[in-house]
Amino acid sequence: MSVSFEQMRAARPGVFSPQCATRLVLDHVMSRWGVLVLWALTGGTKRWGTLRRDVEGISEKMLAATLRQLTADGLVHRDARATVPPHVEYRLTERGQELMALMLPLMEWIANNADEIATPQPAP
Amino acid sequence: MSVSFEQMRAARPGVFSPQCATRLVLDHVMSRWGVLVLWALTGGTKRWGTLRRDVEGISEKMLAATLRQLTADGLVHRDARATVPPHVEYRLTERGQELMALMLPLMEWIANNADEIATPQPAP
DNA sequence: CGGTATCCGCTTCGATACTG
DNA sequence: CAGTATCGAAGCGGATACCG
Repeated sequence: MSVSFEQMRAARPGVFSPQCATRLVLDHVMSRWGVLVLWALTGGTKRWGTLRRDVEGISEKMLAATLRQLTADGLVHRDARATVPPHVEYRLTERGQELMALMLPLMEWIANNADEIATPQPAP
Repeated sequence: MSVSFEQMRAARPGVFSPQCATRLVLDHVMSRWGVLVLWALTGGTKRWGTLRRDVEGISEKMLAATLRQLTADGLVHRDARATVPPHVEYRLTERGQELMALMLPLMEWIANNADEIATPQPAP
């Protein structure tokens, strides 16, 4: 099963410690909206408005925060042209594409298995 | 790059809609603690106490909640023996192993690239 | 040992309104 | 068009105490 938890921990003690960078990146990349924004960008370069529509349910605030975070992480590139009206494009960096190449099969599996997993909401 | 966002959306309209099961599963599997617990279980069958130690920083409440969720999702199997003191084991189900087989390469990439990504905390 | 129950702060988030 | 500002509401998550 590739490199398991124990093997990873043996090779790199502390990868799991709460202060480790791995945790930070996990929180950004695997966050509620992070995945969805990254996923949307696998469709190629997109503008703010398109992302807002593609990532259904995201608020402007969260889209802004997520994009800022992912841009700071070097996973997304922001291209702003000083025109009126403004024209801003977002796309995956090379690093972002590396990441998504690994993430996409996972998303595909989830999309295919979601219905069988789908925990019915416990009645309140 | 495998199946992109647009291709997926074309093939299955609504996979992204907020009510879709895909979203639910994403929230469980890609949650802060979900990933880490699943990751820890790639090391094989483990007991509560071991998980508590392996997933550094998790509280008892969140470990319980996460395990209950993942068990309900059919990704983790709970094996309780009615002995004194109690002996409870957790392990990945077959479905869970399928998932983690796809997730591990991703985790490995993140662990390897975390330091370069690692956004320095913005000064307050 | 392996949990559940309760309380509660503190972040997160969404809605709305506003700006360059 | 592409955001920022502000403000409540919700819920995430930790600490503590207790149970089988």
